[in-house]
Amino acid sequence: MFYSKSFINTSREDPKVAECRGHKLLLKANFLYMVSSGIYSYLPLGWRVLDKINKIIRSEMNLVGAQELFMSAVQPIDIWKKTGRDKDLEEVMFKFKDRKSREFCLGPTHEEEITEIVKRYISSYKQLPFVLYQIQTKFRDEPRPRFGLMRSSEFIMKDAYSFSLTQQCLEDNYQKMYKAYQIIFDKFKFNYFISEADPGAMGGSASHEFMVPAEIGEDVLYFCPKCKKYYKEEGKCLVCQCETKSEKVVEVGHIFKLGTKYSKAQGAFVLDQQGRRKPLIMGCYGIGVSRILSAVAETSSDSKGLIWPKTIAPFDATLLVLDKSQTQEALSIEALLEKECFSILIDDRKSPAGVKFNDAYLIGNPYIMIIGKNYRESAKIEVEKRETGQKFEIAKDKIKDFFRDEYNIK
RNA sequence: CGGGGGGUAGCGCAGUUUGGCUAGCGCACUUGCUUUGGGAGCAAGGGGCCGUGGGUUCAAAUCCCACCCUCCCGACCA
Repeated sequence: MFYSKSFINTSREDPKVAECRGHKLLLKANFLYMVSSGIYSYLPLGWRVLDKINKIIRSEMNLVGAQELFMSAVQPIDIWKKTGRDKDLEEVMFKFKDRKSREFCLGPTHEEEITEIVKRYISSYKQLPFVLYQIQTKFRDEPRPRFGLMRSSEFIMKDAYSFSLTQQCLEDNYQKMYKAYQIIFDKFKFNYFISEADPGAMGGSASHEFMVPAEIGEDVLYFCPKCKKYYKEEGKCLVCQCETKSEKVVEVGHIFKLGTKYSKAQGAFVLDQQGRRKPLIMGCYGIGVSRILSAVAETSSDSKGLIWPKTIAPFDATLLVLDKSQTQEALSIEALLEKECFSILIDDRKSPAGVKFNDAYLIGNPYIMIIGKNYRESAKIEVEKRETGQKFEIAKDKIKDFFRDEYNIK
């Protein structure tokens, strides 16, 4: 991809509308466009990151046997009346009427709708268990949207729902999801931890939150610096009796054992082996997809710009062409690497070198390659690792191996 | 919803206190020449309903009233 032909429009100045670090960088580096407070469009760079996040989530969900579907964003209020959550979520629902005066909302979440779908088709224990999931936009009219994508009125979420006959089967699904979540969050390369949480208005018996420490976190937990354990209440560490320190955290995932709250309220029953009518036992499992984008931006940057982990970077490398006569050479290097599935942003713009370096750092692809004067003399590509600043000189015919090594591809 | 900042060119800002004549600066943009490995130089250009609506005045970006948008703190946060 040529930078000169791309829709990447970085800004030299810090954006005025942003205060926190990650939000500033995402706007400045042109990953996001702010439509309104708490409402954002994803520009090509941001969308590439989101796409990679989604692919990681999809692949792990599919591995544990969850099936993807895609529900409507527009939902009739009637289904919310069945569970009484039309009242619980009244404040945050975007509501409207259609031409026939029927009331609708833009879905703030999808428990009610998935339950409606499932009950229509499921009537026997033989059809259980299963897990359905989607990656979709949710709408919540937040009293105060904040920190860019961190708390926004329109955001992307992966929500999965499990349906089973027995409590034991719910436990099994819950454990599977719990493990899948660990694998997923490991891939995003941030320091997360898992905390037992209050199910709140979601209902159910238990839940776990996946938390990432960050300055702009809206929750506070207490952690022991020695044992690295987190507690909900301020108090001495239960293991070593040290004083705990408060830490702000961001919730990026939350899994719930819902039980039968929705199935009973909405009439989602099946017959068991004995022909008895049983409510479906449900679990739900959420990941804040767009929130992950901002959580990574917030926690992974330096004074020069963003630093994306390899797994979700918009491109694997930015290739700076500092000598115009080498553009063909750049294309040939890109071709070599694309054959190995590495994506390259070739900065072929006529701008001064400084502009290119600064944009490469700002955008934060994991590697910066340079071909210019030195390349003509030595036939070696300079490679800088964004995260560590380490520099390498790699011959063109070795560049493929260099990347395969760096990405641990055998 | 309470408190506090702010809204002037695509972006970032000055000007508002003390009203005044064609509303400025930097970046970006267009054209030409030069430069070419770390946010280039010279020259010539284009781009504004000064957030919106009322009011005061000979005259309003500037004063008064109302509203809207936005950022931060708080309340709220399935």
